[in-house]
Amino acid sequence: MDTVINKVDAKGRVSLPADYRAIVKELNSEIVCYRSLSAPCIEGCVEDLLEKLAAEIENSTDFFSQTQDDLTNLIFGDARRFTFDSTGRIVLTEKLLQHAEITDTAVFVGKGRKFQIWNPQNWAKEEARIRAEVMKKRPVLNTGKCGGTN
Amino acid sequence: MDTVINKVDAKGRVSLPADYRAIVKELNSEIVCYRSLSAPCIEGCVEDLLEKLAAEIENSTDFFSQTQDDLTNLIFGDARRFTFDSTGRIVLTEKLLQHAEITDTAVFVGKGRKFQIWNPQNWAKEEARIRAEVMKKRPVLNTGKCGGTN
DNA sequence: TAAAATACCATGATATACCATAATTAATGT
DNA sequence: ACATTAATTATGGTATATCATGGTATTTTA
Repeated sequence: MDTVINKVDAKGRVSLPADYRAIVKELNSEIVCYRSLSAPCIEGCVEDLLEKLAAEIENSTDFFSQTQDDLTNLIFGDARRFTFDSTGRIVLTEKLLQHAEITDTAVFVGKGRKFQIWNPQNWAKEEARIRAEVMKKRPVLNTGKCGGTN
Repeated sequence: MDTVINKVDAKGRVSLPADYRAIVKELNSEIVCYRSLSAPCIEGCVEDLLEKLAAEIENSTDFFSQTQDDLTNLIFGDARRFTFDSTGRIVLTEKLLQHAEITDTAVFVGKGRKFQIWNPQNWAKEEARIRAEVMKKRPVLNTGKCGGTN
């Protein structure tokens, strides 16, 4: 999954990248989106992944624990299923768009089993930050034979 | 899933969100509501879940404890079935509305297998509280696959 | 029989599904 | 390797269906 940039129209409609659609179709599941907890972006995944997470929460905490209550509220309260129409678009809600500061353009970033949707400028900054972070943590690579320029 | 905000009229009528109705219809079951034990809100679920809930209470608290009896009594004493009319509305009782401090607007908050109905302002505060709380406890979450920092 | 609760009807708003065109990517042949 | 064609994908616009909500009629019950 690479990063693709798509337009968002006045109604919040965006084309879900074809690659993503293919996966969703194959699993014949549905997309779920929610506000990321860690960044100003929308996060999405396939529905069953969310259910697994819920199951994990239920198993890892006491049924009546405050934490479990909080987590289920946060996750299921925020998340929503998004079905795409015959042309492959979903309509993002105002809440999600605001959280990600998206107006007319959005960047889809693959993240393994999930993906994120960013405001292009914010993503550019974030990507730069990540690059810097990686370089700092792995100075070894710069001298080695493997990841170099050649 | 999701949070939707609906109006409550003078008679206590509220539209049960369409998604919820779809589920109830599919399971051809009915909605049960009761005063939440942990927060100033109304809690609801599909009828058969309430029985499972009772079982979970028995498992998660000491079998001989008074607490368990109290919990089951509280919930079952309070719970009531709510059928929705042809337009998809239920009428909430005065008791429930007062407990949740709801007058003319209500927020439905998805909670996985259950849902909650809140006074909008109270929910806003609660959501803020939860987000803050979760951020504090973040390390625990990072082991999961969906919703972590990454 | 009066009051309350419930079921039904009608309308406006909103969101969804569909169609048509533009742009991009992939494929083909020269 | 390039140009041309074909196929897929993205986007703008419009029609349709669904949903929420105010109001009214009918049933229940006290």
